[in-house]
Amino acid sequence: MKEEIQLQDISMDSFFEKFELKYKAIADKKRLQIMNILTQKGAMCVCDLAPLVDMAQSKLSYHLKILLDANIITKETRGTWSYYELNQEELNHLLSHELCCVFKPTCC
Amino acid sequence: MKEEIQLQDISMDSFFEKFELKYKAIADKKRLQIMNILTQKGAMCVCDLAPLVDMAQSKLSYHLKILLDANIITKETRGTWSYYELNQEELNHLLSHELCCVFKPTCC
DNA sequence: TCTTTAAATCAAAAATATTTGATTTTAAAT
DNA sequence: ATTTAAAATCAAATATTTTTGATTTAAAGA
Repeated sequence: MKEEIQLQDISMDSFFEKFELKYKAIADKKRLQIMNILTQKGAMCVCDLAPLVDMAQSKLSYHLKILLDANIITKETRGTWSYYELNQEELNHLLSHELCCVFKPTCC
Repeated sequence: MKEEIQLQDISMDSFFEKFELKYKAIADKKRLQIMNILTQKGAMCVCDLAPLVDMAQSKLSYHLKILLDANIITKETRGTWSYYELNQEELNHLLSHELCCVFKPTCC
């Protein structure tokens, strides 16, 4: 743990910055909904996801980018499609066990 | 778990709303710093906290209110002083174990 | 090559959140 | 009663985030 999470003074600042980014990404109703759908359906492309979350394409792309930049989802491009998927590993590091359950198909 | 965390349709919406509020509270560098100081020092009043975080009183009150509304800290007023303290219980429900460690004096 | 479809990007508008400084409220001490 | 100190609240100014609609990029198929 210690090698990842620095506890002292100067390093704390960048530590807080990093988690600000990650929690900001999660701290949104629409993005939580996107995450929940990806939990249930696995990898999805933008065009299939858009109607499910009832969002315009550009808006959805915007929110996906925020989750991607925070490493909460991953992206794999095949042809003209981009497939987005939850990054379970990252979520386990961020969320409490009981919340990870909400974003984990096999659990609870 | 099921009685707390609803997984279906309509209920999901208010579930996401609730966690938007909580994660928004945490998703801020300054508020993470406040939380970290409260971890180390225990309960503190605003006037003692202000110089440590280098914030004007009204600004600090604003951020404390956000954390309080999200139930991440608690407040106890004694005389003219208000003492704020981390709500460890709530944090355990929100953050991963390794992150709870950062906000838990006895751990790691 | 031309057309079509998916998805990213962009700039402007709209909505939210934060900061600031002043004022108010409350309780304690003189 | 007055004064002082702590903390909350308020309104206006700033800053940041999100939405919107249009445009661009890139790949695939005709």
